[in-house]
Amino acid sequence: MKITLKDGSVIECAEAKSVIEIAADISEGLARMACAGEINGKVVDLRTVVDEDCSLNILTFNDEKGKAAYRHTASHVLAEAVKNLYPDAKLAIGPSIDTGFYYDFDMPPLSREDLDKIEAEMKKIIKKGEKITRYTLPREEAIRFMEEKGEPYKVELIQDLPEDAEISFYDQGGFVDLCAGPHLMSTKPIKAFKLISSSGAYWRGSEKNKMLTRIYGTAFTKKDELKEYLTYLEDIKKRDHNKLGRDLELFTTVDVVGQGLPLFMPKGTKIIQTLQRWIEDEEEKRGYVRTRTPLMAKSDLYVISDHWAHYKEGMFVLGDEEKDKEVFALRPMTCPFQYYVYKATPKSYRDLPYRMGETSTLFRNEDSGEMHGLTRVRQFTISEGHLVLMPEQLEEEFKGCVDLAKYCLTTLGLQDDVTYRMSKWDPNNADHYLGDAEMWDNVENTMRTILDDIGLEYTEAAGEAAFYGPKLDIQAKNVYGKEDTMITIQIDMFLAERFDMSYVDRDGQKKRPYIIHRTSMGCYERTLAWLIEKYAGAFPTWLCPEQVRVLPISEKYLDYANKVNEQLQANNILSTVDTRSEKIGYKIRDARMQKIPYMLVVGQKEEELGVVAVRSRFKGDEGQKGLDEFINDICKEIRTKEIRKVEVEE
RNA sequence: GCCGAUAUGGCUCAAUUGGCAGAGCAGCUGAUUUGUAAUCAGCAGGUUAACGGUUCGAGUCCGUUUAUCGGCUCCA
Repeated sequence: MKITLKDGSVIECAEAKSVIEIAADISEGLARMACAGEINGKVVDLRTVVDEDCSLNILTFNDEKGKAAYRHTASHVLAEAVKNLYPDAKLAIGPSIDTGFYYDFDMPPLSREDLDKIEAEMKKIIKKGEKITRYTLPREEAIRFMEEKGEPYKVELIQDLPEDAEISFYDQGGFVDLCAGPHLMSTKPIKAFKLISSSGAYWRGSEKNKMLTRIYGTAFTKKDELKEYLTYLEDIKKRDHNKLGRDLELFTTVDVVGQGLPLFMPKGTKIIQTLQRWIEDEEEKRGYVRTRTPLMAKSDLYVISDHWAHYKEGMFVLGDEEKDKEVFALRPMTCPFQYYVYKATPKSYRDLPYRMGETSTLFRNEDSGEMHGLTRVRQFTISEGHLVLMPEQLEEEFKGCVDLAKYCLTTLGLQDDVTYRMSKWDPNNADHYLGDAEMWDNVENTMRTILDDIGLEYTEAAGEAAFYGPKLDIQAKNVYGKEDTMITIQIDMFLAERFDMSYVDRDGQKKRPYIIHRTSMGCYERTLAWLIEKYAGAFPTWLCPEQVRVLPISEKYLDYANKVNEQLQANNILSTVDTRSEKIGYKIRDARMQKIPYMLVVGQKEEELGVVAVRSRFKGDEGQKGLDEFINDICKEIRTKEIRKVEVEE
């Protein structure tokens, strides 16, 4: 048989051989590094026997899938160590993840000291370097085997496997675990690992199930790589918006105010104001009208919109339904309010598309454990909008929304940090959605056509749609790799009917419009968090709450410094003077730590010449400059919302 | 909501078995008048997250509450 390798070379084999044997034929080194195989694009175990022509790729730790196998084996070592130290612990699941691996156990919670002990036990196991073997069992036998071992979770897993599934086990020197694999040939290659943390996790992710104890760890082939990763974990903490945003005095929280309710301080507020003015103006340029609608409404409104039936748990309800005649609730979304703005006057086809924008504050009663910094809060403000349109305008208007979203991302310098996701309905769960399969297929196809037409790269995700239509979600990851939706554009085929919205068409007939729900820049809180982490607090100049600080060498030059400052402010530049009687080095240090982009040092020389000595985070800007010239440059930078590369280490 | 950790001036952290709450930075005042990342001195700042309990005595021990952080999606 012929085996084609990744580099195109072909190996001739007379007899069937396992992947690891083939790797050994190629080179001993490769066999040592092999973590898994890939046959015709499918990941397989190293023990898989190749008996026909195929393309074969030997995966090592440098391949994502190989890395996963390596870390999966590490998770089995963890499981063995836990069973050695805590024989009563029950095994649940233990996969590899992006950053390492975890294993869930039914056992009491663990402390850091416990994790250290488990780590030591893992080292012992690895030192023994037991060979790992794989075998399969018929279903009934597999269940009996796990019952005998006293592993109820494994039994449940086997029972849930499809009838025809192959049920495999891996044995490492007597410790046996149910596992699909693939795995390394022995525990020996696990060179550098660390148990990161432990926490609670529900069995199968459902809060209705028992809370298990999860241990997170990571593993690398080299000690240096592990060390580098652990240092990286420390470093990203410095970019964490939740820490940096507080340090830079952008926001704070107060326990008596409550969870998920951040207070924006003057600097954070300034940034949000800058964003808001920018985006509101931009929307108006693109034909939006603005609305300003109530933050609360009677329950009657939410009954019509169906939120009362489906989303009451997520709302802040004011009053007691039993006692009070009228019950109010803070709004969790803007849709119905803007619909009534649309309905307030009769609309003709000439009025469409009718694009409404609102800087809209919303309230959602998130579970207490879900709150996080600025990314998951109970009150937030979004660049909300609804477009009411004729069906034939859908394509163009949808494209316009994508264009606006992209413009926002690009202006903020975030365009390369996002992924696009088409969120579809789930046909197997049709009860959750309005309409039928034909309507959904129809509108999803329309969206797909539009996205392909724009040339957008996107993934498709079933079951992520809104109940009224599919969405284009623009996703971003935070410094810890956790993903959130930043911007969303949704097609709604149903709510116009629900709210009896209409327009009079050319033929004089009343017709149902389509609606697009969308955000342009998304949620201000979340976007600010994202910007803090992206720029590590050193924002583009146009977004900085303090753009220039004038630093007089001594009090003698205070008058000149004030004059400079006044001129800057007269040009709408956010500028201050450091009037303290400190040495210049001290003032520079302070301004640098506050991430102020430009420092203007003024002393005798500058006053005499009527210039300023510029110091900035951008190279090439240093040195003396005429004040007019500086003002000219920075005004241009602000006006064009330039994102300059920071060259001087902050 | 659930599991775990944490909570001492604005920030970073001390405080021995339960025995007088302390330091550095930031702030304020004064001196200094400074040329590109920290001048010197002094002052002020705390009901130790809140409430309750044990005790002669609680930052420390116990209980309740609140807040902050990590996790509860990535299916043997």
